[in-house]
Amino acid sequence: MKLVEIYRGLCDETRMRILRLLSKGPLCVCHFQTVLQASQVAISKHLAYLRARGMVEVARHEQWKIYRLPENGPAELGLQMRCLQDCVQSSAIFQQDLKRLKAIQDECGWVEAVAGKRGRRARFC
Amino acid sequence: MKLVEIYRGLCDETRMRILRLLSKGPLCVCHFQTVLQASQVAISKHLAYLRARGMVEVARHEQWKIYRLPENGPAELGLQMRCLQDCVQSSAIFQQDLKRLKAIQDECGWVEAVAGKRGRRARFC
DNA sequence: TGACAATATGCCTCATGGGGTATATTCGCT
DNA sequence: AGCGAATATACCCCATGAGGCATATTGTCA
Repeated sequence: MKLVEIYRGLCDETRMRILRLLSKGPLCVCHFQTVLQASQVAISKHLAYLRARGMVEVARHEQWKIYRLPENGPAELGLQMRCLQDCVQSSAIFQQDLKRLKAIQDECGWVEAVAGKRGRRARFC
Repeated sequence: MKLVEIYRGLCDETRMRILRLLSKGPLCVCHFQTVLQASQVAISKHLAYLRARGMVEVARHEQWKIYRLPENGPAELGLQMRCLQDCVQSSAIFQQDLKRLKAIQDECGWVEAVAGKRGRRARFC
């Protein structure tokens, strides 16, 4: 993966937010739809873009596709992800993303507790 | 300056090389032409792009325009420039850029010594 | 003043990519 | 087998930007 490709991955705000969220941990497509408030198509295309360039990996888990940063990605990607985190600490939009993510993850825990493993959950938890 | 703008500045290889060279110190347009082996127009346009977004500053010095990173740029730009440096240490193309830069700077010193301040130099030294 | 050097810009063409709508695919459940 | 949910993709339109050629601008020097 060339460095300039990493920057191209980061030079769209939606992708930047996706990558930033992923560096906190794996997520499924529906997480992004809710947190970023973007259409399914938009999210899916951005993930396809990143996937085609090796900037994210995908795995199926039950009915969802789970995306994450590559396990053994190049060093530059790790450096850039850390730098991204440093840069967005004070950014309002990213704070809000984290807040929304936490909200749906809490909700997940609640549904899990009530419905148990057999219940149908709204999303991957 | 928004973070995503910084990434857009970096997502072209020529601009990435320009910014990387500038984080070593100020340079004039003709330096870039020689070091990056790109056309005058291409260099000039990339510099205009960066200038319009506050990622470089320009000043006249004798017959040349000297470009540099902004004196009091935002913290994110500084962080990104440091990360860029970390990422390109091992990159062949950047090594070569540095080698070419050193070569013309040495040549500068030589011309300076022979021609003195009154002589016409090939470029800003 | 006139020529030249250094740099910038206008116009053109082409490629990339972002978003939308519609549709395909894949999986789980009944 | 058939339906619905989650996700992907094809096709469209439009904006951005990269590079080339020609030309403009600005400063220097004879």
